[in-house]
This record gives sequence, structure tokens and C-alpha cells, in this order.
Amino acid sequence: MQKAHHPELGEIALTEVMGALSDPIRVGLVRVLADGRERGWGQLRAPVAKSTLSHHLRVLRDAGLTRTRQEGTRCYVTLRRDDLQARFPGLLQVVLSAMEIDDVGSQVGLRDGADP
Amino acid sequence: MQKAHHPELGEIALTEVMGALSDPIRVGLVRVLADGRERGWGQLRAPVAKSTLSHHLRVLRDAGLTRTRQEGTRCYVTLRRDDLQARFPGLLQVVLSAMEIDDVGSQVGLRDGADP
DNA sequence: TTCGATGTTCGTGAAACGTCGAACAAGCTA
DNA sequence: TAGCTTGTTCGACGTTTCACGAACATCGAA
Repeated sequence: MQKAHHPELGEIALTEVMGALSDPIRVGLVRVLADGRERGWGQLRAPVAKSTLSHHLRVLRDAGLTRTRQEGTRCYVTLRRDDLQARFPGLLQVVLSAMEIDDVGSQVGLRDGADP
Repeated sequence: MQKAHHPELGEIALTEVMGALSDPIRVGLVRVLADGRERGWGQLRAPVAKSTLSHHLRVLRDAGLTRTRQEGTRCYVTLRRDDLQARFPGLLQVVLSAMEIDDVGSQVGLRDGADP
């Protein structure tokens, strides 16, 4: 496990963000993280193999949507709300609303036992 | 040339919209159409072969972002601003702003002679 | 009717994507 | 030390995407 790359604020590209949000699993992950709380990798529940989940989290990270922090063998993920707001004002908010409207990504959630 | 399929308002899917906006050429096309005016196919200028341009316009159409109208052998394209606003309020506006910020899609424009 | 202009469709190829299981690396724990 | 847990990485596979030129269909003009 090596240190993950996170794009700087100014490096966040719109087309990458859009591409990252073009997959239901990833949209679901963003929805789960939408409340701004940090979540452990293990708390995330998605109907894919763990290698696939790792891949999707990487895409989100590379696009600048999330930040991953490592602690021992565990990882914690957060949505980069402030950075996104600074880079593309209003985008995240509106996209989160759109996710609700379309109810996309609802197959992703938190493992039982995670606090709401 | 057969009649193109346009998704209904309620059929417009967020992930498809996002996917459609994950390509610089298509973002550029949306920017060109952002003022709400109808544009002829021939007015559009993009650094790709015409078959490729046709492909991109199809992706935009299938995603519900644009509407294509046929008149004789010519096609006219418009952005479905009202439909998008109804389906995902605020999304288009915010994305258009983000396009400006990132200056993505500026390689696409109008052919000389088209009124601003 | 013949010609030219206009887009779409087809065939192709290269690249990217989503998915999986297996293998791996790194750090706790016993 | 050995073993377990956690997540990443590595092929492999099939699908999708983007790109092009060529062929085609359709309509208007000559």
C-alpha cells in the first residue's frame, strides 16, 4: 500500500469529476459520504468485489472528489466538500440533489453497525 | 437518416448526463449551445471528423441534453434547458459555470459566419 | 434525372472501463 | 515468529468508448 495521490485544488478537472460521477456505484459512494463524515473503508457496503470497490474509490480520489487517509492498515475516506465548493461552486450541492431525485446509487450503503 | 430518439423528461438519467459531460468535445458543444439558440449542424466546428461529431451529438441526444430537429437534409440542435431544469434543478447552470472556470471544451466553436 | 451537400451508419482498431479472483504488502495481534 | 486483517495491485476478460474513412440515404438544386 503506497501513499495515494490526491490532485491539488486547481488540478481538479471538470471532465474527470463528471466521469467519476457517471457510474452508479461511485455515485452511491458519494451519497454515503455526503454528510461530510469520515467513513472507514470497511464501513462501506457495495455489491462488488473488494478489488472493484478499491478501483472505484481510486477513481473518486484521482478525480479529486474524495480524500483517503491511512491509519495503520485501515483507510478512511471523506468527501472533499470544501475543495469542491472552492473549485466549482455549487456543483456538489446540485449534484447531490440530483442523485436524490434520480435515486441513483442506492445500492451502496453502510455496513450494519455504522452510526447513521 | 432515421428519426432520432430523445429520452422523455423522466427518463433522463443522472449517470448518463454525467457520462455525456465527461468528454471535452461534448462539453464544448454544450457550451456553444448554452445561450439557448438553435444551431445548425454545419455551424458547429470541432476538431474531429464528421462521423465523430455525429457520434458525440448522438451521445448528447441520448443522454437527454440536446434535441435534434431535422429539416430537409439539415439538422438543428438545441440544448434542452427547460427539460434539464425541470429534471435536475440548477444542474445545468452550475455545470455551465464550472465549464467556464475550467475552460474546458474551448476547442469547440462556431464556424466563421455564424452570428454570435 | 443527375449532381452535390448533408448527416448517419458501418467496419475497424486502439484505448479505456468495470469486473473478478489471486497474489501481494503492510501492519496489528497472539 | 506466525498468523490474521486490510486494502492495493496484477493479470485476465468482455464491454464500451472514441476515432477515422468509406459507404450510404436523403433531400435540394441544376
